[in-house]
Amino acid sequence: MSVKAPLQIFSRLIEGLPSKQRKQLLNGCEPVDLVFGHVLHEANQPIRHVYFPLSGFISLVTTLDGHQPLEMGLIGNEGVLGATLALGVSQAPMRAVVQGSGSALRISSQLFRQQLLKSPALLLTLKRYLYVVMAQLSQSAACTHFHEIEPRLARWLLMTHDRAHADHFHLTHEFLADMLGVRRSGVSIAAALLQARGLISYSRGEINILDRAGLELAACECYVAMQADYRAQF
Amino acid sequence: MSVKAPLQIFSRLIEGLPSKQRKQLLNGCEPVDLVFGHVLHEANQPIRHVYFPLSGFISLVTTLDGHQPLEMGLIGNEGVLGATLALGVSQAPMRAVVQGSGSALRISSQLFRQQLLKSPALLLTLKRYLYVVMAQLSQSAACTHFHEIEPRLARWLLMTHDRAHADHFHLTHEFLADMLGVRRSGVSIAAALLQARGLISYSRGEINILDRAGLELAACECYVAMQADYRAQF
DNA sequence: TGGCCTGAGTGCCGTAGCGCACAGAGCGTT
DNA sequence: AACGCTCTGTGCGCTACGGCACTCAGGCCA
Repeated sequence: MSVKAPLQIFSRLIEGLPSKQRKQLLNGCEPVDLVFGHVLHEANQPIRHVYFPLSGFISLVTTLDGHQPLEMGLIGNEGVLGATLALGVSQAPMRAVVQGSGSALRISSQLFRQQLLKSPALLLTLKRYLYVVMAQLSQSAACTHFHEIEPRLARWLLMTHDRAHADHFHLTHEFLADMLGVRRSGVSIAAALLQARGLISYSRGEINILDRAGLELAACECYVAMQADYRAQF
Repeated sequence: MSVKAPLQIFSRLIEGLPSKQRKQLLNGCEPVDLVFGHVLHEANQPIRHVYFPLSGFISLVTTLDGHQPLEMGLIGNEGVLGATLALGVSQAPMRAVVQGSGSALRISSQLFRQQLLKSPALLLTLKRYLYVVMAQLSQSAACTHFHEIEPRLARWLLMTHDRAHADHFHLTHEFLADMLGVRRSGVSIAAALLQARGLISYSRGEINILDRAGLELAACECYVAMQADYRAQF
């Protein structure tokens, strides 16, 4: 087996900064592992660290009384967890759970606030990202309400695929059901349909993306819309 | 009939500013009528004016392909339309429609941006308000997904009641159905139940709130949660 | 008085998705 | 080899809600 260069992993938001401000920010950061299931922020609780995912991804979920949690957003290396600090609010609006193991850079809220004051480019980036998150929140709310399980599942797999940087990842139906806010068996049925069409394959929680283009056709238009929201800003 | 002092009408966000900054802001503002049905912002289009509702209220809606619009938020004199300018983004994330006639103060985007630079208190207020909007977006997304029509209708009537500053307002079932993202007859049934319980009365689009406390009991907990989100910031 | 429009009540049928429960399959452990 | 756990397939009854269509009532205008 040949020796390969390590996979180029980075945070898109950080890469976009001018080098001086980027270095300053990176000085305050430390690498951490994102471990599946870890809760990084709790809703309405103080934010201790800001996370820039590199290879893992984080899910923003809202919980309502006796219901299962419902996913409102997904953060990978294209985003950042804790952007609300740029609003001067040090509370988290939603629970944040690691949903795909990997790594991230993290920085304490305090240091991050200082960086925001020092780095206008960072502040601008954060503000734009917040706008994207808002747009995505509303899109995903409407999607959750109107669209059916199968296209939503397809969209969700695509979003995960984008952030996992791999064609294969671990996800049980049970877990997917929570993310989509539906019944587990509903996911089983939708997933079976996608598999029958040759778009994905899965077994015991191991999911493979077989036909990405096909998945995009199977997904609702929300996937494209949310991508456009992001691209309009970055 | 005795001569009465005019109803004290104001914008809570503006009132909260230090008097100097408030005056500066008001200098740039002009009073306008909010006319039912007028579209003030179109999704993904440039924001021309920022609106501080005084007596009317504005609805933020998302539209998805062939579906009816779905309401994501409601702005009355406790808020402002166009807060995303504080993020440096001059696009509107959603369509904004006048949903209760009344009046507002409005200011051009350009002047508003200048005020944001000059008035740190204004900027802070806007940022906090943005945080509240984000929190409410996620809450209302989960509510729309999990809760049933009747409690959602009750919540919606309460929110409108708060912003209308009156026990009576004009709203057809058809219109309510759009806001809630459900069928018109679904609203008819839910409304009939609320009326039967003596909480409201309505006839040909004229709705009266009869028992506010009772409505609060009939509403889902999202009403209280969203109020708490606001109060935590203001 | 009659026509007309809008708003609301009602019914019928179709269906997506829920809650639940059970069965089978793959895989690790002892 | 046997057990048990986790993950998935499947079925059943139920309900909320969608789509549709028809009716009726109140108010406006001619």
